[in-house]
Amino acid sequence: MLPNDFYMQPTKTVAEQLLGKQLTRIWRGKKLSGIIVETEAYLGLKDKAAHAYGGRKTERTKAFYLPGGHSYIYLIYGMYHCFNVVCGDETRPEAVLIRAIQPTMDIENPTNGPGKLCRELKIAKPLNGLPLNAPPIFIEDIGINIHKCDIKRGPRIGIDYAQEARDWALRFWIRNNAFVSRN
DNA sequence: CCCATGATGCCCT
DNA sequence: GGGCATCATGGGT
Repeated sequence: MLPNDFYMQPTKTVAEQLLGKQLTRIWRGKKLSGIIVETEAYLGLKDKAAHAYGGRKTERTKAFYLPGGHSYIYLIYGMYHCFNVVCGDETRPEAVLIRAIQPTMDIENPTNGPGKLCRELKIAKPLNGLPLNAPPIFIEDIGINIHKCDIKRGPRIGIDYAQEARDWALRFWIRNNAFVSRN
């Protein structure tokens, strides 16, 4: 498992360092696993694309304010879920969206998008706010090292409404990886 | 290739 | 009531 300190680094760093880590969901006795290949950082207070922008705290965004290393999961477009890793402490409501994984175990369908990977890993509201260091969902370092030169970055997807934050290069992905949502 | 649209439910002002 | 951190599909160029 990743130590708690890992999630207390600057959120951009966490987003980069999560590339190559393994996400595992235990479901009906099976291990559903994949390597994280694409992420996006969301920087609460100053980031107009983030649900916690300006410190907004509602029933939905509560988990955003948990200590780093917990999940933040929400429903989008009435039919998909998005899975985030909370970073920092309650004074720094930030998170990393997991946008794509490369399947390693017991996954049959594509996971090259935030909605699709949640569908495949059976990630939904009941897992919201859980720590990510124990079943039923956890992230671990399995010894894959991604070279700095193999990490690409660019603007985030689907946040054109976010004014100046629209152009911030907070999306990270592994270069030439076939399982990212887009290059 | 690009752009437009519908599905569908909840959140938030 | 408007809009959304998405996806699949269908049509035009």
